[in-house]
Amino acid sequence: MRSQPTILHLDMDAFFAAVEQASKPSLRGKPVVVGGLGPRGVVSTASYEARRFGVHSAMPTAQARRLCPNAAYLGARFGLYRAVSDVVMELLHRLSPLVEPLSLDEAFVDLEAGDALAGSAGGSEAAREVGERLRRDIRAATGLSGSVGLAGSKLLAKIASEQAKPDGLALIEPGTEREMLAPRSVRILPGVGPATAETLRKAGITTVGETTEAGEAELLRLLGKAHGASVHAMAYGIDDRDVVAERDAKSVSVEDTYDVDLTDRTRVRMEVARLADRCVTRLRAAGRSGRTVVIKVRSYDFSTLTRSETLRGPTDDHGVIKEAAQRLLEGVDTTAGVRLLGVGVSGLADFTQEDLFAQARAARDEREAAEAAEAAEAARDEGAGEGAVAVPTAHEAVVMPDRQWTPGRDVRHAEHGLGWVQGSGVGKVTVRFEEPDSPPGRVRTFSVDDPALEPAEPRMLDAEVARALAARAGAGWGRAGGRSPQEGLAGAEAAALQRGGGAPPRGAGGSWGPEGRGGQSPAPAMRPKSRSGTAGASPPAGTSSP
DNA sequence: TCTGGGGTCCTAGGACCC
DNA sequence: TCTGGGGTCCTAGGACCC
Repeated sequence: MRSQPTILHLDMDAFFAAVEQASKPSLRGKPVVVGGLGPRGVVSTASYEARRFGVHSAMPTAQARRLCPNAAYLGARFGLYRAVSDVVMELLHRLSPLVEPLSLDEAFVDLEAGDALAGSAGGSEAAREVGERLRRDIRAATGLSGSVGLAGSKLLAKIASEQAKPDGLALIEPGTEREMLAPRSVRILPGVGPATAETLRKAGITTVGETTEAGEAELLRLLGKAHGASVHAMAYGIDDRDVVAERDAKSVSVEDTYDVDLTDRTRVRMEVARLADRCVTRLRAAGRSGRTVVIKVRSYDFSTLTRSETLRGPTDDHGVIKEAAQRLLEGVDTTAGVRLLGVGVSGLADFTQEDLFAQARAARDEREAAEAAEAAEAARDEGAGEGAVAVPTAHEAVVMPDRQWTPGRDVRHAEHGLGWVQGSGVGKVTVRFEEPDSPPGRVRTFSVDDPALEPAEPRMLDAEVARALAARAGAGWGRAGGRSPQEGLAGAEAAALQRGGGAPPRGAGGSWGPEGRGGQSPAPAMRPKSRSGTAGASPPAGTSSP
């Protein structure tokens, strides 16, 4: 708790949707929904125009389509969002070295640790000026709006930015938090979700004020030790958590929901193997290894179970982790059908256990790769009958150009130039030909296998931003930020953001648009470690009652 | 046309050890 | 061979967040 509002929380407004609008002139001012486009997709972000129709995050996309049939429904392009996020985070670092990213579009900044307030007494007006200048800088650099909250703690800064949305700034004057919080719903407290709110409601508690009146003993009884204590502290506006810059990821996981429930055991085994591979690839890209392997199985009825196994030591070996995942699967009955499978690794370490069998391992890896390819072939042949989507083998993925015309994707036509996929179906793909700083463009329709049409790298925003992104990529800024080469692609992406810039080769690891089965994204490149935390969600620790 | 994907933290019981 | 008891590890599940 500080006596001056020197903790800043930035939350970008409808981030994914706003990036899409910035890159697609015809969508500005229109309802845009970014999310999963398959039959089981959910909404990631809805633009404010779409929210007016009742569309919101986590809503099934099918439901969103009913509420707002005229919105543009686009697949997520995480590579692009990450590139834009990097620009925003860089602006935050100019305020202070102490920046704690919570996600691509959200971060805390400790202004006391930087010199943004230097020369001022660090009072409210100075903090407000810093916040407003930041918002202007973000708009200038990205064309996007962000909301800023300023307060003497993370808790209040986050509540303030929520209050400020959209496109605003709010400052909670230290000393006024209790009266500000008292009449509000308990749901504004981070960590109080539907379940906690319901428990409290049954006890007659719906506002923050009623929470303080209930007393700590009652809250501990209702919510348990840790949660009860944290809710009690937060209700008084007490939060002593520091802004923490670097956080190592504690687990890595990968999961897929299938458009159609899987019943065939062979297919289930094959999917688990694929997921294990993807998981390990990301683990290795992050330079980590792990000890505990966990699989996740969600059944047709949405019931979910996990099974885990802890190895003798940490590993980043594809074969070892795949075998563990397969072993765990053998103990799970999947005959009724599964809608989701996942594989994860936790107990992460920065090193790999040295072992004497590296060669044997490598040989086995190769053998298994061959087996997996074979299994994939078999499953494809088999899956064709049940309406399953073909799974490309690794070989095909490299050799064949990606010709999946997911809505939102950038494309290039030999004759008509640059545009993006507006929709596709029945052998046709509709493209709108426009660029971030062109006027809204025209729509044309082609055959999906029109040789003149090809995927293109994402484009966004004006030339100045593109230059900034490219320059930084060239200077290796991303790497300094903790990004390993494998995590890469920000550089290639940024370069491609330059208008007229040549498209970089589409190589392994490219992740610039949703693709693959069911409109899901490919395994996204690893985020920098500092991006992996959700510290904002954790309740304040070590607090005491007033 | 029900319900993504990537995470974090907490709880609780049993095993095991001293 | 009648119960202690604390600490740590492992496993499974659940709430929550973006």
